[in-house]
Amino acid sequence: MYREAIIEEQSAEIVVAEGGHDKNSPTCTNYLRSIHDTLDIISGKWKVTIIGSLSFGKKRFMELQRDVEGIGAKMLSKELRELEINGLVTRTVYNTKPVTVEYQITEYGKTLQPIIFEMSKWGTQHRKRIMSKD
Amino acid sequence: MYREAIIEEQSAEIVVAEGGHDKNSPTCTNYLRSIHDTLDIISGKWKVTIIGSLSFGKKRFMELQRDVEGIGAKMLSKELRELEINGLVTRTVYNTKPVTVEYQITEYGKTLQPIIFEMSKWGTQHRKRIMSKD
DNA sequence: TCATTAACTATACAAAAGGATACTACTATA
DNA sequence: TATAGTAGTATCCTTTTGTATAGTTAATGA
Repeated sequence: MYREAIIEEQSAEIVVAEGGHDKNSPTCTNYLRSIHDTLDIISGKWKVTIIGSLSFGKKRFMELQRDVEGIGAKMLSKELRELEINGLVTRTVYNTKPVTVEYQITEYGKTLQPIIFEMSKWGTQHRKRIMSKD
Repeated sequence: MYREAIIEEQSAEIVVAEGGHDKNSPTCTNYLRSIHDTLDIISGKWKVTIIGSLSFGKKRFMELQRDVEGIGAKMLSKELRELEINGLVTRTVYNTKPVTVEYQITEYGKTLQPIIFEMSKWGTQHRKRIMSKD
């Protein structure tokens, strides 16, 4: 059971350059470095979607493969391994026959949710825009 | 001249599954589809950083290459071309000698800023965490 | 005269990411 | 007995990404 995601207008405002003077300031450099650090962890075609899926509860390998449209078993297991190494998900093996493996998002993994939530919001709007265009 | 980015606590709260019942609900499916749509536009190693850089004001090719650490000219021009096609940046050529080319974020491109801002925030925290660990 | 800058493109190549298919071990079900 | 499901791995192949080097045009600076 889950509750619907609560969508509120975002209050964080990003105020950036209007003129062209301090474009290469330390602020800009730090901003970009932080983005780079984040991309090192979640870039690629699949990781964000996997974490997004696990935000709805723990899942097994096959459930994830069904959720993450288009991913193959090889990629899925590779991506999950990397997410585990970075402490974003946990992997639990139950010795049932056949084995059951459960993947779960960690508390640290949950700190990525604001990013993912913004991505989902943007994607929804983008789809509307594209649809109404042609 | 720019003003410092105003960082406020984010109020949007993401409430997702606690139990394990409706994990494959339409809500989850729609959420993941939207993420997928967004990734189609901004995934890869460079696009987010490029847009992040352009958020600080319009820039020329070489300025961007200096900003986006590690990118080569070929990749940069390829990525800029794709961003232009998707209506996220504009490219203006001035017939000075030698030519000047300016890249600027569009209004639509600016709608990506909340995502990028969250990424920057997370990257900053992540770096702190990694640093304090070892 | 020579080097340098700007904003690229062309070419060749290497490395990483991703995809398709087959296969494993084991059990349950038809 | 045959099939399907679970959670993958192994292998091979293609595509994408990235790197390095050279070349273009015209102007400026030493």
